[in-house]
Amino acid sequence: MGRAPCCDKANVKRGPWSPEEDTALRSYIHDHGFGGNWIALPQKAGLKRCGKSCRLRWLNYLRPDIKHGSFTKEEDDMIFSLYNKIGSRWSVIASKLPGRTDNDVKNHWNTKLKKRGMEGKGSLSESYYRTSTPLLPSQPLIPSPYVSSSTSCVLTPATVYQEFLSSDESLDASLQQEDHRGGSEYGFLWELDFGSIADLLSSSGSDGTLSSIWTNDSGEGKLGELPQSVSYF
DNA sequence: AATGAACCCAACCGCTTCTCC
DNA sequence: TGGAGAAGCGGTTGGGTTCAT
Repeated sequence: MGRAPCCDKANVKRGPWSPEEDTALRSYIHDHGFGGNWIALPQKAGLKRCGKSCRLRWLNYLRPDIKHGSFTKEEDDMIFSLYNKIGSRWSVIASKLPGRTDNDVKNHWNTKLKKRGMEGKGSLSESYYRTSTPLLPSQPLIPSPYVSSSTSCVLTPATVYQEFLSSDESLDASLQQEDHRGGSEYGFLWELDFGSIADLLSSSGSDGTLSSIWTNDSGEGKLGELPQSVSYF
């Protein structure tokens, strides 16, 4: 017994969208929004399409903020770097690339970047990604350089963030955090306040690496205690 | 010019997650 | 709290286009 289909396939049109259908969908959403219900939209908009198909067409092609055209080197670098960190989380990766959709990024990876990576012709090596700063915010919310309040040591959120990126434990830790919080966003660690991590590193008398504060004496993670209100992306 | 291979990307499929009652 | 339906997501497919021979 399979899942019930989302629509009556015998009565919906499939395949490429015509300009008339695009116009109908675009004008309906412009006038009414999608109303929180994609399933009901086709009928209201006079379209013989499945709601899922309408949603996909709008999100991947018709949205006014979609960026069409080829990917820039900076975008490629970003995709490579994020893929190395989180794998094929296309929606997460796409969210870091304004105007790009998950489908866009996925297609671009499968047709170009993956091949380059397998051939070792990626624009940058993995080691480069671990020492470069492609993911750092252009305008950090925390003043940089960040001066620890407890020591004279100067640690910037950027340097802490680099330590985070180069830590083999980063993904394991994010999963632990995910379990602890019951959240669904694998990448929420990116919203950690790296300035506070820098402060923790300085005040803990650690050796200055992220792994040194990853767990405390009782084996519990300390990172969860830190503020997580700062979004860097 | 013809044709087969390779490439590209829009669209579909079906599973998972979320939301609401 | 559990179930149903909707939305979100990633993998895959199919057809159009471009390239090579």
